[in-house]
Amino acid sequence: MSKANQTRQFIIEKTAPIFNKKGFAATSLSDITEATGLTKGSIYGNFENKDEVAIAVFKYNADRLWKKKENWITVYSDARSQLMALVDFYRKNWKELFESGGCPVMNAATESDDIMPAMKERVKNTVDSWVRNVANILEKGIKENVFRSNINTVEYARLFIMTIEGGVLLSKISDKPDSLYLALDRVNKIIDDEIII
Amino acid sequence: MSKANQTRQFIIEKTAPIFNKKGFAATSLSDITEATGLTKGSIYGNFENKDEVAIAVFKYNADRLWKKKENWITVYSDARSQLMALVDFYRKNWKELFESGGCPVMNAATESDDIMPAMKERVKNTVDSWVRNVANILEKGIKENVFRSNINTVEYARLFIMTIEGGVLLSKISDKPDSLYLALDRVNKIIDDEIII
DNA sequence: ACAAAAATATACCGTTCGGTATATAAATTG
DNA sequence: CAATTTATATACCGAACGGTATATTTTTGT
Repeated sequence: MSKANQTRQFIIEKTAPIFNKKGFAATSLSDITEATGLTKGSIYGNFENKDEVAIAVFKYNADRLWKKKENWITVYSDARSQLMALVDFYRKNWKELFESGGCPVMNAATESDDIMPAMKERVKNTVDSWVRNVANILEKGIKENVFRSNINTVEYARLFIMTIEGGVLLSKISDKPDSLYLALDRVNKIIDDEIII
Repeated sequence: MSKANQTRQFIIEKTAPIFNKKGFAATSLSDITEATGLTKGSIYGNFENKDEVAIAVFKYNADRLWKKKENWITVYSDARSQLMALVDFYRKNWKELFESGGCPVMNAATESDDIMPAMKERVKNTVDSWVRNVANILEKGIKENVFRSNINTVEYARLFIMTIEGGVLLSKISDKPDSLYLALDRVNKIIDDEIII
């Protein structure tokens, strides 16, 4: 990796939690220079403008969460265990997620929705790939003859994700994991009652 | 109502959709003066600062949604119809909700979470009263002998609200009501399978 | 109708905003 | 190691920010 790319990455990593906590509009160039120890000149040598930093940061935050989740579930090779592990991932890692400012997809979605079309598009794609990923696990399970074959995999994938997101939202508001746990319990129940043969 | 209070209300109503769409940080004093046709002097004659406007606007947005919902469900007097109407409310009014910038609770929650403690507290109280309200309907149904008596009313209330919020989030991201409908279908299913006797 | 009080407009404040031209320093390449 | 390219720092820009003191207008109570 070239020096420029290293610095670029350095800027992203250092400002990632700030953007996720304060939001895009409330994060200033001063926040960025302060967090990195760099000057404006350096920031603008590596990024076109603040928008580009914000989008790169969102990508980084979403990617990081995604990879963590992947690492968590790919210790298993069968679909059933992977699906269970997915739910378990949130149950075990909510604290870290909350401390870093919450779900980057939810944060970016609510803020970008009406003011940053480029960001919104990226959020949409991220959600789509999350849904696609969960749906793939469900389809894998069908092939493995452990999940019912007549389920709408995409709809269940969406249902799981939005239930979890709703739980994350309410838990962040109350500062207690209860709601998230309730959401995860519900997802588990749906898996037991409607997915697993 | 005194002239001052009228103006105060006027400012709130005119800026309500702006704050809900752009968010607190991205809404400027210029946005406020432009939307109202008033000057800064007038704004600051009626509010202490921008924070106070934002909080009043959130209160207004949440109140408005609440009252609309109340009007929608109180055409019925029995708990069963009221609960069904609550779900129906979102099914019929999502478009207007989306056009005004989405769920004010979700918007305010994600933005205020790490930067506006006063707002966050208000959001928390709003969610609590929403949950309390749904729980009351459930308890009413139990008394009317149409809902099962062994259910945890607060937990089901929370479950319904967070499922709907998750649906709203995903639907706003995709610009399509599908996810919200899916969430509402799920809430209906839970009502049928687990609440109604 | 008139005086007192309240609300609104005007004109301004210092600060911070995102952004940039240019100089300096550091890394890469022949 | 020298030449050149690349990255970073410095110093600055105009604009917009939130906010305020004061003048003017409009309501309000008598």
